[in-house]
Amino acid sequence: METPVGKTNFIWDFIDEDLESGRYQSVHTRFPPEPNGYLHIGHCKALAADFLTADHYGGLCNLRFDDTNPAKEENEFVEGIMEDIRWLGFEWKGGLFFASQYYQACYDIAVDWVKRGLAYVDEQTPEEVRESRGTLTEPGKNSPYRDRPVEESLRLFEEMKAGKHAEGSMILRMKIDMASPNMNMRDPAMYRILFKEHHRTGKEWCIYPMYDFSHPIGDALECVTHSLCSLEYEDHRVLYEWVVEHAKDMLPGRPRQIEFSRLNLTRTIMSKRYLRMLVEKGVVSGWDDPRMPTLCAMRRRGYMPEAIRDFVDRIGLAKADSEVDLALLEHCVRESLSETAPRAMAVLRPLKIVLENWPEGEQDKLTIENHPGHPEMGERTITFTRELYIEQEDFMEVPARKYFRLFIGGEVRLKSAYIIKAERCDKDADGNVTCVYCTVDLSSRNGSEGALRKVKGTLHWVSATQGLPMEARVYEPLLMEDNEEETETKKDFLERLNPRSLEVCHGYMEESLAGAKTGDKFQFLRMGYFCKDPDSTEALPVFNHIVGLRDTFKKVMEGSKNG
RNA sequence: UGGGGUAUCGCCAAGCGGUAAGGCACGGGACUUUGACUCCCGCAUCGUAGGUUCAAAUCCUGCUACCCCAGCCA
Repeated sequence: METPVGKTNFIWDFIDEDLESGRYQSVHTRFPPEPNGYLHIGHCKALAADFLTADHYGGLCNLRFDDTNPAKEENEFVEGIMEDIRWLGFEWKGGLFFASQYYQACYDIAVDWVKRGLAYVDEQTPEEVRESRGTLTEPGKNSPYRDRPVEESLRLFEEMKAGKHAEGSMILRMKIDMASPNMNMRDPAMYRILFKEHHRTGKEWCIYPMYDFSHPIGDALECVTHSLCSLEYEDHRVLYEWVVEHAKDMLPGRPRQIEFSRLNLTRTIMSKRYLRMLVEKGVVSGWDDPRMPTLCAMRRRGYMPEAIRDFVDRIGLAKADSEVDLALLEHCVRESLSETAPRAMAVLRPLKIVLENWPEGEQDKLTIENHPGHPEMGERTITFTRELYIEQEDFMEVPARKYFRLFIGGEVRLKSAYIIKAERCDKDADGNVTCVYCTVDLSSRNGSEGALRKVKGTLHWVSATQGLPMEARVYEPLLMEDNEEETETKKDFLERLNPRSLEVCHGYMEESLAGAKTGDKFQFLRMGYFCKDPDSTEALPVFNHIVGLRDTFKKVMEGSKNG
């Protein structure tokens, strides 16, 4: 468990004050997702805020599904969300709850309010409600039903519950202040009629409470002390307090809402609405498509929960709107992978090499350590043969400036093997190199005296005869192309998706990888980190790209092009 | 003069009157059987204009910019 020793945040400052002043004796939080989609990386900030705050104070955190809108919610999502939270390593020690458990409690409070004149049934049409709400700068107007007799509202509300009225024909509203400068206080809706089957309560109810009414009640019923939420609820806070205050006789707790800024990542879509669109339009294979910013996708791609936790820990918790650089997330993933992932050789975009002075059919078994920094991770043997594959980008017929790799007349070391020199190459009609003929320095075998001399480049390789075919799926870690203009339409959104977000490479891997298991992670030298995917429909091993290495080579190449 | 918020390095973010932490990114160097990793070094006077003070990013005043709110969504 992370112990944010020496690290604090403004929320904990508030809580410290609350504890000192005696407003609360202990701390209880809750994580309240709506089960209308899978969790994405953005949710991790709230997850950490809720669960780690409880831990920090020795308190508990509840998991409560905010399922008050049966039109959008499904059981699939509640299962998925729980799996993702467990995977991240958080435990809802405070218990598992559903807002739908409180439907009766909410109803009882609503009836009480009607009786006390704090709520009324409004029969205006949705359009009339909107019009009478006023605008940001003009006050709203009272509904003609606002001062109807209590008995009438009570009767109508009971009839609503009994299913005697059509959807949209009436709602129950709080009676607060239609002239409030805060739009949320202009008689907010408490209940609407919805003849939808709820994923948990079925057809038991046909009226459903609104967030502003149900959420504070859920918090208070669970004796949550600190209800942490994102900035957009800031001006709902007075309403939250109004609800708690006016229902206090029926509620055991007095929660306090505190807001913080949500997580945005550069070039990453965080809106469930858009993510859902990608899934429904078949742009991606599902919520766990490795290109998605969802937790299940990151899990499948090979991200580790510790890396994500580390990331969330580093971004901090504050109130300023922010957009965190994706590079930080990738750094965290890379950092934990570099310690634990064994190194391995695989060639993603193969180019054949023939060693003309290596005897046909002769094999040399070479020993390679699994991790240069961790000898305890052991070693393995790899077969060296006359024909090999190297990466296409590791050969240039004519070298660019500062090119450290193979070119005609140049020497290069093959990792843990021999030093070779390129003599000539074959090209196809389009001028693409198809095969490079080389000579080996037979005296340069790894570990021998002759291997000690310096050569400027070292390349990874796979035996053409002993290596195994594999498929590497190289995912761009992002879903959006950079775009200066803020295009906001849905079609524009789909067009802005990175078209090169997925490249399927048919390559070769060293023979020792034959035993790799689903979820195993490796650093393919110079190519980045990869994870064995469960999906192997073609009987070919599939490796998902997790994250690339920092690649200063690209900058060198760009620099040499430009001058 | 609608209300509610936020402004500290390219991106996050500490700081809470005593003279600007840290991370990512970036630049330079060392090392290197993969231009990675690792290791050194460098990198801000705090949105703006005034004021208070011996002393202000921190207090006060006025500006400016950006975000959120007009769902019978959450």
